[in-house]
Amino acid sequence: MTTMLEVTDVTAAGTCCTPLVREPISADEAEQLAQTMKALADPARLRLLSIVAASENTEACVCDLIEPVGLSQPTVSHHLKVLTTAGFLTRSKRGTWAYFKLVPGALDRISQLFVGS
Amino acid sequence: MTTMLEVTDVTAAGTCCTPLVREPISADEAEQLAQTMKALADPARLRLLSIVAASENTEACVCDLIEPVGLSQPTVSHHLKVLTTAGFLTRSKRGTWAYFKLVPGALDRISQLFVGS
DNA sequence: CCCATCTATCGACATCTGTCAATATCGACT
DNA sequence: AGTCGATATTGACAGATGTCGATAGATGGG
Repeated sequence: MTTMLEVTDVTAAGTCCTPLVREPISADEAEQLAQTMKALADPARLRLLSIVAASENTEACVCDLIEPVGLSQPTVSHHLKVLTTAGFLTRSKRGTWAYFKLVPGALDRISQLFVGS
Repeated sequence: MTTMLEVTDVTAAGTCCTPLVREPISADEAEQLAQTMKALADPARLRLLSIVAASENTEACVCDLIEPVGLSQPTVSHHLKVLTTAGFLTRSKRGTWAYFKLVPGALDRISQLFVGS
């Protein structure tokens, strides 16, 4: 069985360079941006993102993320997937370990959206 | 009957001046920030915020917000309350009309949190 | 004083979401 | 091949969330 992978990447059209304080955003833009913001609207994901961002080379192994956030391994895996799908992290496997790395500029793009108020 | 009003204002401690890319944020900080982000993680609320921000004096009447977002009046009222509780809007009543105004700097504070990546 | 209008609250409902236990998958090493 | 360790997927479940209709509260006008 195949399922559609909902791609709501932070780099998608509409989520960049359209400060929402200038003019009303469209329904589609709002839908896309909301999807991106949902990825950031969870305490576990914010902590994971923060830990990865503060790590060496802004990269961390899953094995190093489970204990700090105090959640089960499947749950951490789930959150990392959400952050990756949203375009904030990339995944690379080295050996049996999976490393998640911050996507350069991804958070900066979010930052740009809210400037000017 | 009285109910506790959950105050998760954007100006609360921890949500300001603590870039989450520098060092891992605490569980409490993550919880507070997530609560704030949840307010922005909805297409209807993003549109409402956008419309208000783009209006004269960054202020708009509820009656002018219902039609653009295409939702029922109670739903719009609900979303405006969420945005107000989160510290993004303020409410002032003039006559029978309720005006919601953008809180200066509220979105900028969010913007600051994600700079540096 | 009654009515019309604008807004907020309540109650109900379907859907989404975060979480975990169990299990599957994948890779490395004997 | 077999085993072990790391990670992903599945299934299930409780709780949160978005939505609306009905209703209540407030405000101004006849």
